[in-house]
Amino acid sequence: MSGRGTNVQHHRAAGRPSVAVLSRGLIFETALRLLDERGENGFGMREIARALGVRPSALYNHVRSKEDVLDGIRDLIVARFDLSGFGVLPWDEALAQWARSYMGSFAAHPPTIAMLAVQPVAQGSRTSLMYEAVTAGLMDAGWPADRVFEVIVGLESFIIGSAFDQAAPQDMFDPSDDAGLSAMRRAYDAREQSLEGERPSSRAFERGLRVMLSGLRAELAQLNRDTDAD
Amino acid sequence: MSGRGTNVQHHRAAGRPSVAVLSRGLIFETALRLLDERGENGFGMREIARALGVRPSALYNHVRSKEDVLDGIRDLIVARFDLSGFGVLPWDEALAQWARSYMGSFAAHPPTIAMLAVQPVAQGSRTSLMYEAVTAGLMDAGWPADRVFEVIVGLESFIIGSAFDQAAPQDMFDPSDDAGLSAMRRAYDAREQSLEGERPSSRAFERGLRVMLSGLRAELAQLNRDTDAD
DNA sequence: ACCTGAACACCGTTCAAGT
DNA sequence: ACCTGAACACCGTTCAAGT
Repeated sequence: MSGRGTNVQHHRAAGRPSVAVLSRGLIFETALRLLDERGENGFGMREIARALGVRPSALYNHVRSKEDVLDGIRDLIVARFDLSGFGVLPWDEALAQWARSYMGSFAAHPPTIAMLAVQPVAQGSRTSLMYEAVTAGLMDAGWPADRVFEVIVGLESFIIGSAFDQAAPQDMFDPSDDAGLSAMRRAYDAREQSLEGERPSSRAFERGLRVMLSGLRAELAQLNRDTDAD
Repeated sequence: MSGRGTNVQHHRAAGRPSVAVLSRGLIFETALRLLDERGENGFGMREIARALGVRPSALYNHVRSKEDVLDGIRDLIVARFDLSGFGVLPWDEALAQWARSYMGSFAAHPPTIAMLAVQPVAQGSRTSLMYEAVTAGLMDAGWPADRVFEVIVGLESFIIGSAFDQAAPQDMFDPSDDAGLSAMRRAYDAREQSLEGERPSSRAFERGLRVMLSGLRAELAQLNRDTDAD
């Protein structure tokens, strides 16, 4: 009961411990785990500290603020994005891989989406390196420099919105017993029958992704024709 | 200084006032205004109360919680969505009108997007009536009942993601002085030149919308061909 | 340098007391 | 029914004191 397990704390005396108990990495990983387990509420500096067997104020020796912690969490998630296709596969396949891993990584941590989608990208973060890789990949594939961000932003909007949708309550469209919602009732029942256990939101994502990529292919081809004509 | 203006409070005596000072509508409108003016922080029950010349606890005679206030705010925003095209214009034009007004209404109140995108739709809200109108419009136009939600969800994902993007800091992609981000530097400068004052995010939205709608038109045409063939 | 302990300035919400 | 006033149970963050 009073062993030396990593998570056993009891009363540690005040004053600097012989070996540091905390680190930025440890704080970020603990914070992400708590966010997943307990959701956006029940996640806070005090909870992180408790999970680490430490007083809240100890965290501030390693992080500047709660926002700093959120930046760290985002980098943990962004680290899982699949950038391996750029420069290897055709640009549209590389983009599709990136999009799927992007959406999936956020959807795997539902409470993070809303918190991180609004947060500006921190200087020198892994997130900025991710954008650099995607930008370079598209430009190498022939996308004009003044259009790349437009392409990324458009696709990213869809990705983030889709991650939201994945995180939303599954019965978002359930008209339940509201008699005024007859069209929704019909659509809800029809979808129920045709789904056969498939997740409706992943269907919508794959279809939207297909549509956007084919639109982008057509646009790039058009841009190349215009350039050749000059 | 101590006149009878609507916002002058001084010390109102405790006890029920002769005419009610508050109402749900008044609370929602004040809350939305504060959210716009001061952002997500600096928005709270205490601030709403102060703006209304009332003590925080007085609000709880009209609303159940802060979440209840957020539901009310969402309905104020959803009320501005343009549903007028459904049943009048061709379905794709009606959908485009809806999409633009949806995106614009949220983008006009940046701090609300993250807060409202994750919140489940309250029963009997204006929001559920909005979905009913869109669902009915698409089914009347020939979309099969088991596909309508898919179409709505896909487009809505893009809309919400775009609203986020509009709300994001304008220089999201600014590589500033990071020497490692050379591709972003090139893309950033090139875009700067070609923009001529236009907002980059609205460009990306219009292009994405065009792409998604043309994809949907193609799909509906295909569905109709399949049906005819049977 | 890195922890504890106490404090500060906040929150949302409840509830008795007043009219 | 609908307000005030006081209180409760929380937050994130700061900072002196300790090793």
